[in-house]
Amino acid sequence: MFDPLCPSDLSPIRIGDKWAGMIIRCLEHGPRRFSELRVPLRGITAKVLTQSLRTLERNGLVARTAYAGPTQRVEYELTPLGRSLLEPLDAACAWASEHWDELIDAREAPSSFAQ
Amino acid sequence: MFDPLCPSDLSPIRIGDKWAGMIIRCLEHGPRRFSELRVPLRGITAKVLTQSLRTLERNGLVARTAYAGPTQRVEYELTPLGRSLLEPLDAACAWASEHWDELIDAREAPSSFAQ
DNA sequence: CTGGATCCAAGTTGATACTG
DNA sequence: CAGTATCAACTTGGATCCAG
Repeated sequence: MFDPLCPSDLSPIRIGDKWAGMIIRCLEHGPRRFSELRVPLRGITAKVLTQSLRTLERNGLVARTAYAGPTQRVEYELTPLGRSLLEPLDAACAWASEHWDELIDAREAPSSFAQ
Repeated sequence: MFDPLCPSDLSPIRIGDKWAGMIIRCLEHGPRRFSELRVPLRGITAKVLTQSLRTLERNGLVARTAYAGPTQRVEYELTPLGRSLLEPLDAACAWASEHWDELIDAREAPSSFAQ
């Protein structure tokens, strides 16, 4: 699912920390709960997800809303600023998929420094 | 000069490692020598510049040409692939300068977690 | 001039266990 | 459910010294 962004660090373009780009993608179509975010981001730990979300929040890209109730519930959603990031993010993804094969070729070619 | 890109890590958008984006900007208008690159990139050490350039070269974004002679001379220039990166890079810069104030505001505002 | 080698401080990521 | 605390591992960037 998140291959187009930072599959194996092939794309030189990065948004925030390791997971920030993917988190923003997850929030693209509306608010998501903490647990919902963990599903597509297989492998992320609670701590790291929290950390990434806190950074995004501090930078004004994501808003956090806690709902009191029998079971705790917290939702995250993109702020207008965060949503505006989708444009350059799309541009980055477009570039990556457009030059995908060139990137792979470059990696494969030892070109001048073998090994 | 390089304020628009990664001034004080304000922009969440990054190209490659810490210096890669700036190096690409330096090569935008033609080949540059190793020493020429060190001028605008105040503070970069030879090792780190070499390291960044090697990574860019390995990824097929930059080409290295060495000229034998009385004094050693090496030139770096963008490959077509590297040049194509200028588009998303411009998009990123445009976004950053457009939302500059919002980014600063977000940082300044303690909003919910003071201190 | 253009780096390579070495060492090191600092930041990042993650595994694991625990909490209101 | 939504985190926090702690510790370990890895990665980065840089300082310094040295070399073709």
